[in-house]
Amino acid sequence: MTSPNTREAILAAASELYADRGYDAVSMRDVAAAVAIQPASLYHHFKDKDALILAALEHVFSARAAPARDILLEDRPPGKRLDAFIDWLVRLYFDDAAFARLTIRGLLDGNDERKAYLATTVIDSVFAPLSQLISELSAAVDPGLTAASIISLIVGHSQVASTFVHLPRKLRALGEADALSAHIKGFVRRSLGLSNPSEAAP
Amino acid sequence: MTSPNTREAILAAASELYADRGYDAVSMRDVAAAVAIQPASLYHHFKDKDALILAALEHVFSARAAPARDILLEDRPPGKRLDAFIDWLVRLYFDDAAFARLTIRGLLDGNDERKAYLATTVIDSVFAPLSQLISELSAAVDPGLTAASIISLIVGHSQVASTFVHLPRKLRALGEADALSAHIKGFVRRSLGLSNPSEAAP
DNA sequence: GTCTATACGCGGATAGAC
DNA sequence: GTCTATCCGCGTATAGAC
Repeated sequence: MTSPNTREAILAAASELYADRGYDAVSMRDVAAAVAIQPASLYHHFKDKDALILAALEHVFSARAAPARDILLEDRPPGKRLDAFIDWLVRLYFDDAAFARLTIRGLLDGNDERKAYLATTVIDSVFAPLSQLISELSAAVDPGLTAASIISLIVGHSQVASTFVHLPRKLRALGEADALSAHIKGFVRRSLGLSNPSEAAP
Repeated sequence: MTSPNTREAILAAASELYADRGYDAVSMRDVAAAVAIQPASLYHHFKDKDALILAALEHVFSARAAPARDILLEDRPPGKRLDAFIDWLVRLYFDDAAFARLTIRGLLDGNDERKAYLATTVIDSVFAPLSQLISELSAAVDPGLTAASIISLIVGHSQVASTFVHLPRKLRALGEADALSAHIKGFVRRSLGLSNPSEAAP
């Protein structure tokens, strides 16, 4: 029962729609239309709208953690790995607007159970190696809090950017992943006491 | 026309409801019920739902901008002002969960027109003095980008906190405004090249 | 597994009396 | 300015044929 192909297609379409417009604003009719099936058919694959939302969330998040982990654990100097991680995360939030929005919706709309599940499975698999990396780079800072700050900084930037670009100032870097990434790397490095990109790697 | 009291009551009730449940999930009937008037009466005060949302957003945001501005422009050394601003903003996002959610919803659900309006009116009134302050503190960084980073950092923290507290680590500071504030002040100060809180003020 | 048809309530919005 | 009454479309969900 439940053809895998249709199910996958539904999840792909639903993720994108939800990310774009939010859970409430996307009707089952919308999802069905995007997959070119009848609304009633959705209910063959998912019990109700809530089940579809949860499945869509899981579908998206599980794909992202592995690459991040790889970067953090690579066989390179810690300074390089930190840079690479920041580059990767900025790019992810920059290029994949759907993912960025889903992240926030998860933080905003997710109930505690959902958050706890995400934290212990997906997030910690990135958070733990990042904390470890920071402790290798500086003994003067709290690795956990600093890891949280780095992620917060990037996630925060990805959100405020859409509003800040309207400010009556030229903050062009906010609209270019590479420029923003360079700025954030500098910001974080200085905070860790690593003055410039090339000298930092022991 | 339009009794100011009723209008205010509507805005107060609507802000809270929107923050809690999102724009889509809150019906005009819900708002009306919260104010104990009939749904139709809302349309005497606001043209349609969209106008109500915008007015509610403005209502909340403009009330917060003035104190922030005051802190940034006080007659104190720049280092002290920066610390005070961070303290204040962390507290705001920490204590006022409704405001925190409304911020995110504004970033997430707001259409471009809404964002541009908020950016040029409310946000810039805080952003401009903050940039100015940073340029006084350090000639080595881009004031605009750094201002954006400081705000992003705090906004980001306020959001991820609800998920990060579920991590299998002791990040107690994420749950205490003062501790988080201290960490962020240190993070930012180091990034600006101001080593410790007391020496920084010229 | 996907379709057609349909029940049924909710939500935005307006008309017009008071 | 607030009310009652009402229009009408949209959204979730189910029944049952193919």
